[in-house]
Amino acid sequence: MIVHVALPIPVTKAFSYFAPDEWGPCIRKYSRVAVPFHNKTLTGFVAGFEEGTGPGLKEIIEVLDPFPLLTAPLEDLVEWASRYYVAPPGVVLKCALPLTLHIERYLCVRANARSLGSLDSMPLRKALKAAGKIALLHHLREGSATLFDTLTGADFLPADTIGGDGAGGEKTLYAGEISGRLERYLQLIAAHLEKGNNVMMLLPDYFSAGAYFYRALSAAFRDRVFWYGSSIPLKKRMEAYFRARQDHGCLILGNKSAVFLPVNRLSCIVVERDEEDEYRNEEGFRFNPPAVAIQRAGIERTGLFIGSASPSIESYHRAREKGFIFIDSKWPVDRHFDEHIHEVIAKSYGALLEELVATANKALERGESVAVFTPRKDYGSFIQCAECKKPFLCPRCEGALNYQKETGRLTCNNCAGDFTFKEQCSYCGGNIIRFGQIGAEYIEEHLKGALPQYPVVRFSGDAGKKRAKPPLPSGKQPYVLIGTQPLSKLYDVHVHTLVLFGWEDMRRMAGYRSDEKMFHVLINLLDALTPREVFFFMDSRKKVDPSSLFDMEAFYRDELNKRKTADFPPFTRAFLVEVVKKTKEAGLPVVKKIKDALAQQGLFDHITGPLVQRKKAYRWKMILKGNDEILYQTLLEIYDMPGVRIEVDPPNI
DNA sequence: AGCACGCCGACT
DNA sequence: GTCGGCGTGCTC
Repeated sequence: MIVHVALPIPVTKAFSYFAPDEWGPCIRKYSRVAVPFHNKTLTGFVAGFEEGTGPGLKEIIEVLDPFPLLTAPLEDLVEWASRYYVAPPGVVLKCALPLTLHIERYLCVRANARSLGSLDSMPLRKALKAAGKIALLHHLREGSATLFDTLTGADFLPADTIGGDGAGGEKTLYAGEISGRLERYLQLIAAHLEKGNNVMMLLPDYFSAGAYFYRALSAAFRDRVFWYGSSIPLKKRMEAYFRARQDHGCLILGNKSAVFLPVNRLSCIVVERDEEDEYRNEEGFRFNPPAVAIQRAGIERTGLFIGSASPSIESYHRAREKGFIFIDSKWPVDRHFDEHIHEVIAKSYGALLEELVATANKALERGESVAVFTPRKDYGSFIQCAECKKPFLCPRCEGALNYQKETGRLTCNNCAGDFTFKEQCSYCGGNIIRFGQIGAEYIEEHLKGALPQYPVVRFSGDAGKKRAKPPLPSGKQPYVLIGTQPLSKLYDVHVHTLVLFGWEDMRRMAGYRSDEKMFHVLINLLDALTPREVFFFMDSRKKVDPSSLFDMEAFYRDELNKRKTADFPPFTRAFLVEVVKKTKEAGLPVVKKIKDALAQQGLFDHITGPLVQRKKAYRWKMILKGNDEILYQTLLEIYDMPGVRIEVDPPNI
């Protein structure tokens, strides 16, 4: 027989192989198979099969999963995701059926017929050899033998026998503060677990918000909470896998690939902070787990509960359009933040820093702690010689450089270049260096110098991913905490005064979503740190009125109106097409090919982005907008062109 | 994605 | 005269 195999490589077509006819019963849709490719072995997924022999086809080496691993609704979900995210099925399946999961290693045979007594409790691998693959499979199908896993001891159910009751469920969007969210999650999850159902919950990260929720949920549902994710050891992950698949009354937590887990008796999916960019899967298959979860809840007809202090525009829009129960706790209004907003406007960083010291000092003297948010984590960028005014540019690509004082490195945003910083201008030799943009490191240094009697702590999540908490002083001693966006996840940290420094710069950092991002950052900082007073420190030339962000209802309404008028998501889909080539000559034909392919479909007008040129690696960015039905075939064609990357729903354009 | 093949610069 | 850079193309 001929088997079509979807391989986990960025090529849209499937590859065909030959398999002996007697393997027929083992070959199921999306079974993992080992196949020769180039001169090595690759694991792919069965996409289809047919009778016959093809000339020159190589032979499949082995069928790794003789039983289906995906439930029918999950197959639909994978196919939806493959199309929606313009990714080959093999690439999606690699994420849904990780090759590191050696399920068979944890499976043993349970003999239900006396004649098979010799196989009882035998590891699956051994039993396959002892009884023969085809014979054992026959027993498994007849029920004279079953499988169980050694981690939970429960029966290993074939994927096509597991699933929810499809009873449907409420879809809820809850906009509320952390304590309200946690309370609702606890109630909701308890109700589902009591019925013997399983609940899946997505969290935006593992170490920060994830750890906070894991603690709270584990305390409430002892021994019933399991993490599934790449951050935990394989054996624990496997246990979560088997619990999800065959146990009941379990809460399965995860943040990315967990959305594709087969879950028996799944009755509700919970998504915390759906708007977080951290949900974006970076490696290989780029997808947004909350979006997939929403689709899954629809396909499997489970309940869906999205909770956030500031839901994404997409969720808000969807909730309104698709008849979600929408609960707005109106918490920013209840807390009367608008009575405690202070604007501090100045023409230079020097003046703002002086004001910052005074503001912090006032709070500290009263015994109150201060948090300073800034959008940049480094020491500074837009580096310039004070004498000759020449900027420090990346020697490789002439892009703008960022200076990290801690490591003494200059890094380039464009080409990811990394250089040693010298406090000397390469043109005139001057050694007075200015920074056009300052970040958390700079502010930390300045405050440490100006407020030596108080602890000043800097926290930017990526400094050490495993460190979920900043090293704050214990006891009642007031402190200053400086950081970037990870500050908004410190649900255990509370300050009296929140200062947003250089906050208005976020407006230029995220394209059409910049206002939304500012909104999310502000709202989540208020939610986590519960400040009593909020200061907006802004450059007088770039000041942004923050008051509109406190009226959430008005914010969503206005933002959606703007998006509708400008024809942006969620009203139109957006695709970012990037062409990266070493030389300009190599890139231009590809760009032309893309333009031609679009023009043929009458889609030329969808190119809205300018062509951006870089020195070392040449890079072209095109933003395509439109209905994916019209674009899809063209996008597939573009996908297979060398040096092209497509990103669906790009968050930063 | 990998990996092989192929064409231009600094070396014993 | 070769070694090795990466740029291009192919993989059932």
